[in-house]
Amino acid sequence: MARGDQRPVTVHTIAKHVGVSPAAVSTVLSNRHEERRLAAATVEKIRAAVRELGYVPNIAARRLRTHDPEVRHIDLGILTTFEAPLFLVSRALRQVQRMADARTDPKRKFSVSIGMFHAGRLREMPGLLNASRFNGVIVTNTLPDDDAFLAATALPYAVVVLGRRIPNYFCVLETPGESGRRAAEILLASHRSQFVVLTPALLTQSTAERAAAFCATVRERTGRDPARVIASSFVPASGAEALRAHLAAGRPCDALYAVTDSLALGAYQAIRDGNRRIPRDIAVVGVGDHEHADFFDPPLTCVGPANDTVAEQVATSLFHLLSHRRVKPVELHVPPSVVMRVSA
Amino acid sequence: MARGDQRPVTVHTIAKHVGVSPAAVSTVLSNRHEERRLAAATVEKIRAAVRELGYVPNIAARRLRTHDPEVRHIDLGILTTFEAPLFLVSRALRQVQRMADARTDPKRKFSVSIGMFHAGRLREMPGLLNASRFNGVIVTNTLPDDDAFLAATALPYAVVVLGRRIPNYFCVLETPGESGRRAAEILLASHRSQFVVLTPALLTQSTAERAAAFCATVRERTGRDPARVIASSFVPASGAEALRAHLAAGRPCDALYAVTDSLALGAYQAIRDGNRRIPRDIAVVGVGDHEHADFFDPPLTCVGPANDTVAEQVATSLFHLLSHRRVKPVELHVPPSVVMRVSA
DNA sequence: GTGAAAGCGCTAACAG
DNA sequence: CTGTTAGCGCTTTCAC
Repeated sequence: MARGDQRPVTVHTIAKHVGVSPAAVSTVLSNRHEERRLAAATVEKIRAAVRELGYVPNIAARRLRTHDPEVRHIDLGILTTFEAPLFLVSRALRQVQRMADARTDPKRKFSVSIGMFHAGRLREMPGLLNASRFNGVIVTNTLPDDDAFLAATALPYAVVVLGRRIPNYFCVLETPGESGRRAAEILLASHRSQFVVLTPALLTQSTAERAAAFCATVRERTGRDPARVIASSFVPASGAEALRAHLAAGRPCDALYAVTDSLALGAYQAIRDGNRRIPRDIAVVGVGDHEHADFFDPPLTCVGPANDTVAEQVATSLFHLLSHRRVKPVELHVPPSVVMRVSA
Repeated sequence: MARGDQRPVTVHTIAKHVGVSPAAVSTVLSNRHEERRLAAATVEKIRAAVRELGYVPNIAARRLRTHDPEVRHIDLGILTTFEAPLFLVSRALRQVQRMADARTDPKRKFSVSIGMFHAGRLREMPGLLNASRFNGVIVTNTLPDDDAFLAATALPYAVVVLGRRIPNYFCVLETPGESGRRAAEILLASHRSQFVVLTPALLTQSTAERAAAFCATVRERTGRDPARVIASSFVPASGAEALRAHLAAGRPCDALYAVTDSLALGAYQAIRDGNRRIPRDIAVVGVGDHEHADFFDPPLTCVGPANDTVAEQVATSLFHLLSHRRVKPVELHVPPSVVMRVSA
């Protein structure tokens, strides 16, 4: 089916190949040959050619051609990495959808979708640079490389960055460091002394700042830096593995700050496996980015961005940019919310 | 900014309004007026008009115009509902992406995205019917209305249905009923007698069949139907609430089958709150659709579609349809995998 | 039964 | 500094 090195096949290619008109090909492709009463033989020949030449329709052309000129179609995207857990974007997604629904009418339709890119390779995402994919996007879960790319580029459309600080962009983020500091305070308040931060090896802006602020606060109050336990990735299993190793080595820990809830979930397992109890032996604080933190056993005490507020801010900003283009970029800081549950 | 009832504004509208050419407008829109050395005044006038008239670019037109005719762009979508938890699609998504990456070359690029629709309103999704949005899609988490819509429509492109049986479609699904039966067997084997099924109020094909097969098996072996506990939705909180009510009413339960892991997660909480232990007092079986079932406390015993196998099948089927169009629709049944962990 | 022609909205190339 | 022209790939109307 691949044709190697020539240009992609179009309806024209097929038409020429079969000896019919592009119109006939189009008719067959959309299964409308019955009403057009094409000869069965023609239909078959066209189908064969389509298969043989490996035809792939050009979606943009179809869309342009078929769209009703009376209605405006607005494409909104939430751009995240394949590597990040999907639930991280679900609140923002739902909020954007809610606002889109409220603005939908017969002449104005929205599509909200999640676009995925490989961490660190945002620049490779087709259509980002020339604005040929989305009318507006929310970008999140970027890695430093992606941030650098954004910083170096002026994207000519509505872009809201979630959870990162990037010059000249409209950014919504948790208060820098504030989360880590509050987390430290909670643990300090329960008179712990052996502090541990659990982080993934690859830090994002937010996770790096949470960890840094946590360490700074602990150091300030106790004179010592917390131990740093590094998980190879951000999935629970790697968090479990890292903490298990730490505990098994007999290294002390009675207060744990996980910069991500998934990591906290893994930590729970390691702690159970080490026959310690939460919070009796080890108090745990997470950040509240997991939708089910309340259902952890015991429920996870969290200090982190107030997710609903963040989602609302980010969606509002997006629609704002959409209607008043060229607004002055701002950073919106959402103060962390503290949810005291059982784990600390 | 809304202009009420006329046709959407295009670059032409703006050009006419300002008294310049469409090209000038386009240049300003893509921030290239510097290199074109447009007069600052002109730029400002255009910007003002753009804002005033509420211009929204037509993405399809842009894409068509700007795309490099040497490269084929293939749009793949995973279509799911806003209402379903996003992690349900993550395995399929990653698998599709993996296969897309393997097929990517300089003249062939893929975009994989998640498209969202409101449960029961798949038919309203723009571009679905006329194939003007995706070259191929995986549809999942549909409600009966959506299934009916699909059944009544012949979509002229690659469609793989995940987890539903729909005539004339390429469907990948867990073995009907098999999961429910195996779940019952596991619980029966541990000599339980007070069976309960926990389901959401709104059943999908899969959840309905799991529950039905479970009940049938239990009835067959014990002569009695399991009690049915109905959660108002599928989030953990509603599962917890429903089971809590059941237990609080003093109704018996020593074996629980949750047709969804989220519900099982809620059940865990209700069971803890009722001071029962898992599995000592109540054995629990889930389906393994939650990515973190292994990190539940205790880890959840699951009988359900082997998710990786399903993801692989579904992605393979999609690419298969993409390259050999008009393949005979088939149903692919993936036998359930049983993961015995601690909860039963 | 089938082909020709027009044009969706946009931007790039070229001409002034 | 700006306008005109052409055409991306497709489908739909109309004419034969």
